[in-house]
Amino acid sequence: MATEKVFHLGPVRVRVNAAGDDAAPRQRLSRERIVDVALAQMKERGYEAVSMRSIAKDLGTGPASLYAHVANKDELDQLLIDRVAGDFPIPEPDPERWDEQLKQSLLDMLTVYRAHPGVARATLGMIPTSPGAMRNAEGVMALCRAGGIPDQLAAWACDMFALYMGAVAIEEDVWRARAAAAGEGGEPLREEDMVAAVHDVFASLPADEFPLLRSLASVMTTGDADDRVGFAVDIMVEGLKALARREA
Amino acid sequence: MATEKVFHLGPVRVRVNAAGDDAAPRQRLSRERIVDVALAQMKERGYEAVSMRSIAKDLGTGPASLYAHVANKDELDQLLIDRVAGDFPIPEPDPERWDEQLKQSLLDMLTVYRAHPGVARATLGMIPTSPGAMRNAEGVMALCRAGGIPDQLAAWACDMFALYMGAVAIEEDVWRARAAAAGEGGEPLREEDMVAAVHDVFASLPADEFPLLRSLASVMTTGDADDRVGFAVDIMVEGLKALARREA
DNA sequence: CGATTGACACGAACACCGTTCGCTAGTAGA
DNA sequence: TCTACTAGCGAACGGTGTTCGTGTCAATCG
Repeated sequence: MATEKVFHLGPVRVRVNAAGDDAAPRQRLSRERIVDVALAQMKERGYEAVSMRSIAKDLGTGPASLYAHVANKDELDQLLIDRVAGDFPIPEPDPERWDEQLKQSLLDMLTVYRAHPGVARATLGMIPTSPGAMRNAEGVMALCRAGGIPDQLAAWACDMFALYMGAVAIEEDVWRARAAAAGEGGEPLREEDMVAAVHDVFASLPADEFPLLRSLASVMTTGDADDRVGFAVDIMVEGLKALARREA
Repeated sequence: MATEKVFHLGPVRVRVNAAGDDAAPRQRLSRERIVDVALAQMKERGYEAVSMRSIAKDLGTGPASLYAHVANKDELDQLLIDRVAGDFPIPEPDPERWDEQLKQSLLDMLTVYRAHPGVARATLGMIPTSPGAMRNAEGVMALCRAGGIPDQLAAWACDMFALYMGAVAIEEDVWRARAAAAGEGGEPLREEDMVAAVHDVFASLPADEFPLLRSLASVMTTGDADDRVGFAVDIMVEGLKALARREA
């Protein structure tokens, strides 16, 4: 981008070097830079707060400029997922402890999503065909094979795992955004306040209609996100093993 | 809403009954009607295509009128979920077959979501505190108790089930919307075409990096949505039983 | 060297979104 | 009758993703 101004004096065109303002050379746009900025913004403000305009603003340009590098917002979503999925760790399968490795692998997925708040939201309805996601799937299939899980079960489990872990991450992201929004204008909402509020909902249910939920209000609200995810991961892996035994 | 026109003649105000056009009494707005229209539009065009404006248009008014009945779009989402969750069937627990009942209950959830395309999307980040969802949770807890599942495990399983089944429904909704959008301007995209395309992705992966996925391309793409959901439901219930046995 | 072409950059504008504000009309209660 | 409240709703606000048309620059060709 030249920093020149063009003046028309009748049939004469005059170029004047307008070096007075913003003389520093403007850094060229690229997909990399767009993805960098999008990820940084999502980390800070969540998925919904990131728009083509907000990204362009941080890059010192207008939203239309982004379209020279990404076809549309969907493609940007895909690029974000690709970037993040590249961070999923892939363990070397050990047949003696493949199931523990698998559990850890699923938890690691969530850890990576947590390190990139907002990005999980972009996985909705997206076939995980990015290199990183494919590498992860290959790793899960390898772990299952090391554990003697039939291929078809392993394939379907791959699907389930990706969907569930993505859903957990999405839900956490949405909750974080809601807590931040609710806290605006005052103290940010704390997790224990939200848990207490949910507990009150359960405890206030009519006993004739909801005898279990009402009497189990504390049980329903016991356990943090890690407890629940750890439990769900246990269920999925133990369930997979049970189904494999059933088929053998 | 009176069908009158007011004319100002200097200091004089004249009311004229404008019965000539649209003389039929206008039906009063209500939450019920707003929810009805929103559900109908979502069924036809998907979640993203339904806005306050589109709903208002079908009701023969402007978007601002809706705010006399619903606080905002979030509240409308909540009302939609409430409406749909009311349809979840609640079985009478039979200790001899509680697990089959539980599986069927989960599948029934998906069936209800499928009858209301788009609505699952509104469950994202929503505490399922609507009467319908609470009734469903009570039903799940009752089934688990009939099966001797420890309360804490049952409570966490409730969470997991709701999240996973909602995620499946959302993903199906998103896919349906994508297929419809991709088919615009020509033949709608058929499922087998999409499966073939995904198969090609797997089959085209580099063999050195993705030996399993590449050789198992057919396995990865075998099975329709019901196969995969049935499998996942099996995993979750069998996994829950395995964890309960482990704790006993 | 000048002309042409392709890629990048980007302002203006389009069509849409959720929501608020201010005003009018109708109804119920004092 | 007057007052207060509720419902209805147009205009406008501040935002979204995207397209169109124009200008600039660099590379290539004649």
